[in-house]
Amino acid sequence: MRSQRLEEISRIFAVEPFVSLRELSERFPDLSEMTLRRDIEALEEAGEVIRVRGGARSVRFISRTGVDSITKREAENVDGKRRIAERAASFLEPGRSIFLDSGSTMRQLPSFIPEEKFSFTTTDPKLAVDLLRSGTAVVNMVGGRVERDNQTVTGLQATRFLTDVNVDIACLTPAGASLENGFTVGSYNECEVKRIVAAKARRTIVLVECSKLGKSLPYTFCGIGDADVLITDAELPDEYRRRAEESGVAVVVAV
Amino acid sequence: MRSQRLEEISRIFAVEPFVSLRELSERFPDLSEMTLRRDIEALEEAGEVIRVRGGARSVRFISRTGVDSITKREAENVDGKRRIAERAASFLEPGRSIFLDSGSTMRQLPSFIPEEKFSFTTTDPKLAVDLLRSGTAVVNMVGGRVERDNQTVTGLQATRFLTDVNVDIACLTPAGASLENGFTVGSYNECEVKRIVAAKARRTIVLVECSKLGKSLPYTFCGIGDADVLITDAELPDEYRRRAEESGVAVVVAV
DNA sequence: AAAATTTTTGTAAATTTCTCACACTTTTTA
DNA sequence: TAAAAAGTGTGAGAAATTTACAAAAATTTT
Repeated sequence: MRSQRLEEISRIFAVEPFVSLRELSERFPDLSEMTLRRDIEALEEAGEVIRVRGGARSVRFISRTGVDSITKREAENVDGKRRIAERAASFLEPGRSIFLDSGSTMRQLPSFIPEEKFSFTTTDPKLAVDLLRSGTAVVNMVGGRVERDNQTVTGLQATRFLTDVNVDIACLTPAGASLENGFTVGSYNECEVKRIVAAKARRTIVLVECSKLGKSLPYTFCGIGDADVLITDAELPDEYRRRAEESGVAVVVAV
Repeated sequence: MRSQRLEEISRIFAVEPFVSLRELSERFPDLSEMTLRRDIEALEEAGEVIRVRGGARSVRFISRTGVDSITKREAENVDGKRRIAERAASFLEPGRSIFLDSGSTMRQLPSFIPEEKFSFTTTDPKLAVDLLRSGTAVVNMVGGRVERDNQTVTGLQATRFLTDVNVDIACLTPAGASLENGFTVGSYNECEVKRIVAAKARRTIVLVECSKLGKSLPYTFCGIGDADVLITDAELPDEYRRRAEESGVAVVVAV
C-alpha cells in the first residue's frame, strides 16, 4: 500500500536531515526509482520535505536562524554563544519583566526559552520576532531609531521609552570586557540604553564571549563588579575571577 | 563587487519564497549563469537559501511546523503584493517622515526603495530590519507590545510613541476594504495605531490587495474617501472607483 | 463476479539542469 | 610592483529530473 510506504518514508525524514534517492532505493529495493520520486514529490506537497538535487531535505531540520547578511559575525563561535544563551535561559523567571539586549548571542536565546509566562522587553527587532515563537511570552519592543550596523534600537526615544518600563532581570552583552574599564561598547547611544537598563534592573546578568575579554571600547555601561551574574563560554582568567568574586558576582562558565 | 551583489540577491530572497535561476539571470543580465549559480551556492552555505532544481528557495519561507500561518499568508499572491509595493515606492519622498505599516505587502517594499535619505517609521520589526539594508535610510521602530499573530507593535506605548512622531506620508494596509465600512482591521489595538497615523499624515496611501475588497472587519481606521492614494493590484469595481473619484482619491492600479 | 474506472507503478527517451575543469580577469596582499 | 588569491566565463560532459505512455494493481460500479 502506498500510504503506508509514505508514512515509512516520512518517518525516515523525521530523523534524517537529508535522504538521497539512492539511499531510498536501497531501503526499498523492489520499487522503481520513479515511484520513490513520486513519493518524495507527495511529501513535498504535504510540506514535509523539500526536493533538492539528488534527494530531499527534511523541513524539520531547516532552521530559520541566521537568515541575514550579518551572518558572518553571527556565524562566529556559534557554539559558545549557544552555550552561554542556554545558561542565561535558566536565570529567567516567569512573571518578571525581563530585558534582553540585542546581539548575536542573545539571538540564540529563543530556542532555550521554556513555555512560560515571561514578559520580555528588547531593543533587538529580530530577537523580538523570534521570541514570539514561544506561544506564551509577552514581547515588548523598545521604540526608537534602529542602528544599521548592530541592529539595535537606541536614541532619545529609546531611553525615554525605557524610563517607563520596569526591569527585574536584565541580560546584557558587552562588546568588550576589561579590568580597567569594565563592560564596554562602541556606540554612545547603545551605551546609554544599557546603562539605563543596568541601573534599573534588580538583577543584571552579563553574557560575555571569551573573545571579548581584555578588549576595551570607548563607552562603559557598568563595571565588572556591578553585574550580579557573569556568564562566559570559557574559564575566566584568574584576575577577572578574583575581581568578580570580590564583588559578589556569580560566575557561570558554560562548557 | 561580489559581496554587494550577494546582498542584493539576498534581499530578493528576503521577500521571495522561490527564485529561479532564469529570473536571476534576467535581473543580472551581464552575469553568466555560472556566476549566479555560485552566488546561490554561497547563500546556501550561509544558510539563507536551499538550492532546488531550477533555482533556490528562501529558508525564511520554509515553515518547520507544517503550516505556519504567517509564512503561508506571506506566500500568497506575492506577485500582486510586489506590484503594489513597487508603485508605493514611487510615492515616497526623500527627507520626509514616512510611516510604513506592518504586513506582508509592506514587507515587499524594501527591494524597491532607492538609495535616498528617507526617514522611515514602522510598527513591523521584520520590516525595520529589511529597511536597514538600504544604506541611506533612517529607520525608526515604534515601541510597544508586539502582537503574535500579525507581528506588529500596538498598545498604549505604541500610541504614545506615535503622538510624538510627525508623519508626512503614511502607507497603510487594511485587512478589509468595503464601501460601507471603509478600511478595516481585525484588532482594536492595531486599528488605534493606524487611525492615529492616518490622522497625522499629510498624505495617506492605502495599499489594498484585490482579495481584501468587499471584506469588512470589526474596526475601521479610515473611510475610503479619507485616503489620498489607493493602490491595488487589479482594476477596482465600478462602485469603488466612483466613490474614490468622488472624494478625490487617486487610484493606482498596479498591473 | 465481471466490467469499468481509478490509482499506482514501471520503462525509457527527452530534456533540463548541474557539475567539472580550465583559462582568464580582477582584486587583494605582501 | 609582483605574487597570490578570489572571482568570473566557457563549454563539454554527467547527472538528475521530467514527460509520456503502457502495464499492473486496486478500487468501484454494474
